[in-house]
Amino acid sequence: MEYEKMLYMPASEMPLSPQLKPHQFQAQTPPDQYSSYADNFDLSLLPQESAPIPTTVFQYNAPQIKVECAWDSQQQLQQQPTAPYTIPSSQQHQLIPPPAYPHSAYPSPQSSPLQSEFAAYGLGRFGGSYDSLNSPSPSLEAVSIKQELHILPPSPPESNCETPSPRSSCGESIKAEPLDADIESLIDLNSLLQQQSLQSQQSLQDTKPDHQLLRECLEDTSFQKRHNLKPLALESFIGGLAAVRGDIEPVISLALEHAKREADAICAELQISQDPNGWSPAQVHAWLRSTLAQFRLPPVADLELHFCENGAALALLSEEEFVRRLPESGSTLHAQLEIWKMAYADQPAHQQHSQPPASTDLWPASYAMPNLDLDYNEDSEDDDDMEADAPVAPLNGSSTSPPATTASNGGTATVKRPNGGRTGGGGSHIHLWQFLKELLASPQVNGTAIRWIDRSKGIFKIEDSVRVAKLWGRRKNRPAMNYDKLSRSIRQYYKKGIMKKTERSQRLVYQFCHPYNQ
DNA sequence: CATGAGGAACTCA
DNA sequence: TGAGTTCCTCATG
Repeated sequence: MEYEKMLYMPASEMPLSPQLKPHQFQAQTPPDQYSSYADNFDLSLLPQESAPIPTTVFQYNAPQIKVECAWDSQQQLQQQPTAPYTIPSSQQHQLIPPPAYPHSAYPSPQSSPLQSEFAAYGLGRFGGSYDSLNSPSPSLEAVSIKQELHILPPSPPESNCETPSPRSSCGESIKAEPLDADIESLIDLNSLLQQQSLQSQQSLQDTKPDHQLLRECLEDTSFQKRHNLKPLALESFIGGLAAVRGDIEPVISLALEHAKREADAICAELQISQDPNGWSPAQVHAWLRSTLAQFRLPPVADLELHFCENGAALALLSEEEFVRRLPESGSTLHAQLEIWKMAYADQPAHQQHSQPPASTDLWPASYAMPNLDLDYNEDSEDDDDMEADAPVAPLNGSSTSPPATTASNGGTATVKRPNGGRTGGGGSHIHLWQFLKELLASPQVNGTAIRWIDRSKGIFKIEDSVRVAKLWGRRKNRPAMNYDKLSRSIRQYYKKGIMKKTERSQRLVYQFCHPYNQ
């Protein structure tokens, strides 16, 4: 994994702590590049000094404990009698490589100049949220977080894609995260963190703090190896101990809040909707130019020739298509568009606007503190949770162009939009085939759940039927959705000529019919 | 037995 | 009314 962890950085090198005062912040960042962004840092968002986040604990030399202790306590806490993941005794005191994680391959925008510089500071992926707070290109890392928060973790092994069991409650029994097995020798910070958490816990106890992406980042030990730094008992302050799980929230909140404000500003400046689906071609061009400038990418003179789509059609384009058109900046633009799509989709319907924002506060609280539906590991309560706190933004399909599309211009969808506004009208009306394409369009996020087999032929495979079904159910606010029902809907598409089984019928493999395969 | 296919009734916007 | 959703039976490997 390419991401390095600020967790292992000496406190003196920690680039950001919510405890930092503005002058501290500036003093610890390259002044010429980042100090100018400090003005954009909303200090009101910072946690109070009495409730610091875990990043500050590096200053303490807490006694080390053996990994078995934390692991045991973790197991107890998780109360997973069937948890299959154990640390071989031979590895318990060794540096264990971080687990392979399907989301490790993130789009290239992370290599934008500023972010690369941050990487040099040892921030890496986690630092992205920091980056997002302080650079003019704020959101790329935020979207990594955002996307991670937005999706469900992979189904447990039992939901094996090869053996989906639509009618069973497959995937609803065993929940254990292999990530947890990779924690090495630890520093017991529990007593310290318990103090901290007493306050933050109060305000964050209603959130769902699973943040698997951040957990993964924080648990990566490669950085420690390289710099011979003391590791931390990550599990002691993220994820594992319920008492302190909320401590990471302020970091995410900061990152997302900043991204929100950035997007607000852009919407206001460009007079465009927060919903990319509502953009006219001219607005698309304005947004593209703005984003290119934002990321200090080379301007594209004939942008109109490269992108003649409106926002809805733009949202349907794959990253590959972006890169094909703009090799240098396509990936960044696509990733940034994903941010906008997800951010807008995450808004409650009543807060979604097709028109340019009238104020700078149109982004909902759910964006700053997303409605984390990361309780996949607690499936016994999953449905309840979904009903309780995921009534979620009936998500407006971000690429929910109606089927009235034609692919007459070399694969570029021209979308018939009677009102020129958002598709779906109601904000939650997304077709299943659109949703599937949406998942397929983000392989770095959903690649473990669904992937293209043959993109040109529109053949794809549902790798994790349980997960896809859950995602679909969440999108449609149908907690009882399962693959049996989802596949029934897919089969309805056979008659409609939207999808078909492949010539050589394979399980969980479907094919989009033309022109739905774009 | 798991999965796919499809009929039929139903909900919902 | 269209697009699923839910429940069901039956076929297949």
